[in-house]
Amino acid sequence: MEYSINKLAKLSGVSSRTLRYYDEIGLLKPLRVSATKYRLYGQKEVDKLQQILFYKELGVELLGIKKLLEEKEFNVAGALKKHLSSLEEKKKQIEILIKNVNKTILSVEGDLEMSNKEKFEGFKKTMIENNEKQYGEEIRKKYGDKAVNASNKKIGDMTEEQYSRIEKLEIELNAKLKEATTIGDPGSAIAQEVCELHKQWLTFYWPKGTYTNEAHCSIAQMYCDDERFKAYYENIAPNSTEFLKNAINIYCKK
Amino acid sequence: MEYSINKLAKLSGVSSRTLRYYDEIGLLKPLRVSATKYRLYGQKEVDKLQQILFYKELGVELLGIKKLLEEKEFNVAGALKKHLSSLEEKKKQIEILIKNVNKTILSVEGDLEMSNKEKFEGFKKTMIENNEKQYGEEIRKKYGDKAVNASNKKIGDMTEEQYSRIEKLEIELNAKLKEATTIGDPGSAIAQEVCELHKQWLTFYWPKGTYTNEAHCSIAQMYCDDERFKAYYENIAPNSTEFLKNAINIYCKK
DNA sequence: ATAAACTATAACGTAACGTCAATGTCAATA
DNA sequence: TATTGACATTGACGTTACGTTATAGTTTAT
Repeated sequence: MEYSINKLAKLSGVSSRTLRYYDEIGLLKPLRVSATKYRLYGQKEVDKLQQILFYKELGVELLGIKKLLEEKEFNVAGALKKHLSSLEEKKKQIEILIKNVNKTILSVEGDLEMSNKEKFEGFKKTMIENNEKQYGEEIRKKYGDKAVNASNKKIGDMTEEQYSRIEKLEIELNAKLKEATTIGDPGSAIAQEVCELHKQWLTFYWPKGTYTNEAHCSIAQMYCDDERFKAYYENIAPNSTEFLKNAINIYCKK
Repeated sequence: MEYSINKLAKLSGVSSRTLRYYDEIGLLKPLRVSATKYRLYGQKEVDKLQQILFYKELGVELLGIKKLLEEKEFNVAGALKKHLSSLEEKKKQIEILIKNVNKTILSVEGDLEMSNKEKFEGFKKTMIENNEKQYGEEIRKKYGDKAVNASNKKIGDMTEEQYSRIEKLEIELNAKLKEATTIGDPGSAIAQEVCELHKQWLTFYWPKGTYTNEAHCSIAQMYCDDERFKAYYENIAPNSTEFLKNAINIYCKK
């Protein structure tokens, strides 16, 4: 029995376009083509299509399916296991998204100055990335992987309450930084108060026991070097990045 | 402060291509463009980009983000909830995939005539779909949603052991159907035995108490009418679809 | 003035088809 | 037999969110 393209399509539940595409990419060639270029499929092709659809249902990509079917003994189980772990990865990702969307819904419904919160979220992300990128290696060496992961987790898992506490801290910090910057003396009482607040803010994010004067100074330097942080602080007051660095240098040497 | 495209890109961590694309689709337009066509972004744009990236992290599509930001009050929470349920749908899908891939790995490692099993899997799917499409409405009316869902669930949740039992049943059924078809008398003892096996096979898939002689007859008719089923039976023996229908008609009227 | 660095538009590529459009073929009917 | 309707073909664009060249104009630094 030979099947025309539409017969096979109906039989298998896919479209004829799909069959043409599978032909095109060499995944499923017809048994033969007529003199008038019509595709004709046989029983073997029907069976192969079944296999293809089976793997497709498992979420394997067409290229992967092709390999699975071509290389008869090329470790099907191994390939499926790799596929499995990529599925599990995706699942984790989605779970994280679900968690975050849920949080966001809560905060939207609470309607609490969403946009401020969002900015903070964005900045928080920058923090995590930066914390990791700039200090990750260093800290990992000193304190091991656990500390770094704990820190990142800590940031990611912050509760709403903690958000608002740190948000308040940040608002105060920013307001005073602005004031201190306009006054202009990095050694002034208010500038040093800013440094104290900044220390609190930092220690909130960092793993226990990792705060040192040197780390504080180098963070301040980093603020000046990294455009993302700079953009954040320049937004508070012009030149406040530089000013903060100077103040912190004084603060840490006292 | 105005930002060039690359400044903004570095500041926000996306590529300049991305910013051009966002401009193109109207998601984020620059504050102004210079006489020489250079894009220039202001603080407002920086903030908006933050928002965009925030939603993007939540897995919202760009078009969705656009709507969220454009329609200031167009029910952000509602949109996010819709997004949430689509995420949860995806998660369920992936969980199903994971389950099936796991099963498949088991059976591949057990190396038990995989291809037969696969064919069955494919056919099983056809069963579910068809059961639903052809009889779903009817059965739902008679027995309510619960029965249908229970039936589908039953099929989806079959254990390995159950698979092998039904596989054996099916092999016997097919072998006898082939024999009976070549003999040719739908009233013969072997043909009627085939009907009995077929009934067992059917009742395995159908919800308790739904089997009737009429349903059995109409299933047989459906086999003749539906190309997918026909292809399956014709593969066993030519004309066996028709033969089976005739035999079942006799069987049910005895 | 010239090179280096930056910016612009345009166009193709990605995965797996859906959806036309223009054209050719087959079986059955008037 | 000519026509009609169903079915087939290739070709090409659209989908998502950009990455990646390629080519050409602009700004900045030396």
